[in-house]
Amino acid sequence: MAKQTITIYDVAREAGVSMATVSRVVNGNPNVKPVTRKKVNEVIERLDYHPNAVARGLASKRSTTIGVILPDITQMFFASLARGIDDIASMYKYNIILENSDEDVDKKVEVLENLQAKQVDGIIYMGNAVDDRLREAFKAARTPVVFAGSVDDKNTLPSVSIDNKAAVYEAVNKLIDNKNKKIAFISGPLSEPVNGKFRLEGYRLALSEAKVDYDENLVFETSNTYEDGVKLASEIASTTGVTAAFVANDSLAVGLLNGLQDLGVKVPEDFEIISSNNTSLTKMVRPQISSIGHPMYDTGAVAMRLLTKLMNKEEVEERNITLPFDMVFRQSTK
Amino acid sequence: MAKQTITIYDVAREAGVSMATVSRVVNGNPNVKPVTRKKVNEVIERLDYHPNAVARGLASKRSTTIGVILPDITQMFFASLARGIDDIASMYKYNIILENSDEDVDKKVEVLENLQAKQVDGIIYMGNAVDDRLREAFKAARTPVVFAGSVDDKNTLPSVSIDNKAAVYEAVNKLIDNKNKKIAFISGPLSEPVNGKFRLEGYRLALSEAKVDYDENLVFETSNTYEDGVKLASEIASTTGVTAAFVANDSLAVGLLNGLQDLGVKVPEDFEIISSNNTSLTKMVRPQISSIGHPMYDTGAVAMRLLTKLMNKEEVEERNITLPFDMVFRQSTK
DNA sequence: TGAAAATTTGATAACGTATTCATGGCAATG
DNA sequence: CATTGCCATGAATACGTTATCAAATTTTCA
Repeated sequence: MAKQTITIYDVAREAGVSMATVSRVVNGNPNVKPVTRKKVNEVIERLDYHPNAVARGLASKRSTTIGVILPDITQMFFASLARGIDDIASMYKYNIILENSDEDVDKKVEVLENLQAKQVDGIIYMGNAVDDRLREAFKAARTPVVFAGSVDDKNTLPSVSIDNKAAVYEAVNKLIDNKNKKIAFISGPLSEPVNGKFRLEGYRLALSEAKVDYDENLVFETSNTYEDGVKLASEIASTTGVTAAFVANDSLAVGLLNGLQDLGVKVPEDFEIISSNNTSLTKMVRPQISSIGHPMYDTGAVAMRLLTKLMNKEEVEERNITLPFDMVFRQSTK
Repeated sequence: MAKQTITIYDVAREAGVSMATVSRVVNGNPNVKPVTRKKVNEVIERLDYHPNAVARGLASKRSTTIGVILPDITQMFFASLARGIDDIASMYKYNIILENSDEDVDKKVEVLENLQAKQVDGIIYMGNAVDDRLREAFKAARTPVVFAGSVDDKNTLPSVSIDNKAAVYEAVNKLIDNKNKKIAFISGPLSEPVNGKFRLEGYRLALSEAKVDYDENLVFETSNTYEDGVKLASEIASTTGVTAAFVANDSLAVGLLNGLQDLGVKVPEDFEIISSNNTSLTKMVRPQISSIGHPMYDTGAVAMRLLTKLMNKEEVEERNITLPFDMVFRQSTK
């Protein structure tokens, strides 16, 4: 009963054909007479033959596996993207190798080499900071790479994301419309282009259009965690005149919200908040948080679809895809 | 400049040794003279040689890849487990292929076959319902399988989890101590052993020890979503006499909490809640929710460690590992 | 110093598939 | 009926490694 691995060769023998023919049947090659195809398929069924994907990969140089590099799968934003990726990937019969990078450059490069060794057919990269070393490694890679949820600010690589500048611009405009004079910008590391470049640009644009001077004391750089949001609350509360904030991450926003409320600040009466991403968190807290609706699942799905095209060497009309976002207003804004 | 793949053969030629020796160096085989090792390593460095993992897998029949099957990566519970798994996996140089099963039996079986074809060295299974067909497939698999976060109720497969019965027993005891007479049991599908068997047993044990009759009208079966928690609130509120609930999932508990509060029910004054898992959600809502502290990350990590042992055919003292849990009391209980 | 033992090394055969190229058969064509 | 051309098939090889076993080299020790 020792499960002897049965190979294409066994099938060939049983069916009285050559292994080449079996291979053709398995791969759906049309050049095989219906009769033989049927015969081979019966044997395959009877022997319960399953092609060995590793041998296949070696022979064909394609692994039907793609690599997904992300900072941390426990962050809802990335998990949602990953889910979108996986659904489309399995639709196209690809598997996903997941790698948590913790936004650590050395780890990213290591992980990338690892993925290459495993002969992945393509890579989806999520994360914000793109170090030059990594960018070079991506370019040198024999395999296509797609950015999901962020763009390479040098814009040299395919990507799928929303227009973060426009989104923040809208959000801040809303806060301006609500008569807020001093509006804080709160985000993770400004070294990450999505924060330090795109979002901040949207923020500044909205301010300047409203003839409000940009004040860098209103820009708060922190991490994306709930805890840091809570901590930040007292600092925000003691900054005179600030009555609203754009917060670049939902967890962070929830932390700030709770922290402020614990200090007796009333939201939205005394302070308005708009966050980014519109994860389920925004609906779970009270007051519910207004947020930029980021199509997370779709971003992953579209990125994966784009990757299939690139892997297939199809012509692609646009390598940098911008998905629409929407604004979801809830109780944290007036 | 066309990146010609360089093989072990190139290295051998350059270094003036046989490919066997190069292979030995690469794999850290001690039977190679330090001088040759040095020479080979220099060539490897110079040519920037990277072993092809696929060819390696074919020759050695080991892929240094493991499969992870889980219901849905966007659920925090599973994401946390996955993170623990991945960290230990990469510590042992394994990669992870992720598969979302959506708790669909057909999909699970398909996914399992897929993983086998890819020659994974081991599998970690998360999820609650274990269908007979799947169990048989697991047993027939040539590769070890470890359950993480749940146990096969037939107890035939290795697993890592907490003692859910004891945990719920403690939770319900707390509610009993707080003078609650009618305590609801709210969970996802009772067909899943973790709910219908272990947790329910803990609930019933606590009740019977307190000489409280078991009332099946107090057992609510739903899904694990926030939305269903909200919906359930009115039903709970209209069930006369119920003043507390054990809720098997944090999202569900948050939904219930918000739903009840929207109906004017005061928590914990009028109604007490203890949830399970103690994910970050429990701290983000107000009042914060008391919860069973489930060591999610550790469960994943330990499961992966156990799997490495099994893959390595090491002797394992205990195939069914029970991790300790703790009770975290917050404002949703008196 | 010489033989035996231990250590290093190399040649070669798997691993299980895809692919190329040659060939045989058969239908269509004149 | 002979010829052309196409379709279906098979033989052989490549993919890049690991693993086995024998050969070569070095070390040990009497």
